[in-house]
Amino acid sequence: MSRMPVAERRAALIAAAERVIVQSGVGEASVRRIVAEAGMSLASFHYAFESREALFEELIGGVVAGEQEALLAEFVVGDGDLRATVDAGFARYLEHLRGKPERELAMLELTWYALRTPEHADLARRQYARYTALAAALLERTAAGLGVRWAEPAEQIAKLLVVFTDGITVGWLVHRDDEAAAFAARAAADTISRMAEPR
Amino acid sequence: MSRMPVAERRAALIAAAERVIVQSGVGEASVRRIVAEAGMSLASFHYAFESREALFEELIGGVVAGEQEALLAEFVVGDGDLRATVDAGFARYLEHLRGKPERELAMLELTWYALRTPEHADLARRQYARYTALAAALLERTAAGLGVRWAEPAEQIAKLLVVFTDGITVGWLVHRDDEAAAFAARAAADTISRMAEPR
DNA sequence: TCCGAACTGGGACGACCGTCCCAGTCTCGC
DNA sequence: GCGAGACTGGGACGGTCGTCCCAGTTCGGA
Repeated sequence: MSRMPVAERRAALIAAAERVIVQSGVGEASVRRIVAEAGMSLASFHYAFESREALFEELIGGVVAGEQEALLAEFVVGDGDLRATVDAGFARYLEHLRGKPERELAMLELTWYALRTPEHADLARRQYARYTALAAALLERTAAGLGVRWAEPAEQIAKLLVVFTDGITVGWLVHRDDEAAAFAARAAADTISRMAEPR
Repeated sequence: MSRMPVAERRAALIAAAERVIVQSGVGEASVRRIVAEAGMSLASFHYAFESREALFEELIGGVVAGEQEALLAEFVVGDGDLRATVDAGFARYLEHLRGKPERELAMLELTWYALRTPEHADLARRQYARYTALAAALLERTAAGLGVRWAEPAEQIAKLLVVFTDGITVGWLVHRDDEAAAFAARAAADTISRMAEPR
């Protein structure tokens, strides 16, 4: 492996680790497996990171940010009514999920991993705080675009949105049943859109 | 360790494995750790089970059955209206979750473990089919007790119930926010109870 | 009572793990 | 051009892993 500044190497290792986790799971993401994926030597790893844990810590934070960006770019406020807009949002997420199921599988796996490690438990919390913030931003944008306002605190509805999304994700990952997922998504959209009132 | 017929030993090992997984996660459930928990010697394990995988296969099926029974026993059809009954059902589940959070985390972890192992993927599906059947039974019983009927196929609503429950579980496990979980539970109960019509 | 089968504990195997060390190589500023 | 420091590759450490073997012990049926 040619020379490479530390920052770049760290990024490359994190990306490699992410690929390994998405493909084969957290349990398979050993240091050796990660450096093999990155095409580096074993020693390079501990030159860039103090420990395996240190990489995981950065990984969890960073990976969510990427996820966030990808999802945020896809969503647009439609021109129909609120119900149809939220419905379309869920449909778009389902499409994303169907396209990269291993990725969402890995995201949840990382959550379990973080929850199991006491010193990383707040990493999971931060991970979800990001999701919630993303959801809140989407809700705000949607409400503003359609001239309505939320009857409940936006943060609470945002958390609800995340909860619904998680449930739908878990369900689909297990059953791979598009129809059931769409049904759940419609029900969730119905519930959420009912929480707005005209401004 | 004294003598013990194979069947009994298998059961003891599965129980020990379950305790280890609940306490420390699937990743920590090595053969050595399990036999230590069971108070046996290492060789006894491979006398009772062909491999570690073989134990996990039995474990996943059995553990869900226990979970099922525990939850089923708790639920009762109240004498209020449907909305209140479903709400109370969720509240009861939340109580159960608050009481044994590691257990529900372990359930999700086991599902993910099964999903990651191609030859066990249908174990996860069967696990969730049981959940769905349990949910369907609860819904039927509730509807019968309150003199209403479901406007959608019971199976579909049952799946929705599982989806909501999963989402709420994940959310609470991450945030440990009782209020947010209760809010989500109320929203879910609202959605589901809206799917019934008088008979 | 004794014999064969069921069952036990201890130890060993090769493989993989995370981490570390160190001699060498390259690159940059002077 | 050269020295110092950034960076590399290979190999080694102690530890845990799943699995297996085997010499013993214990028990039920003859």
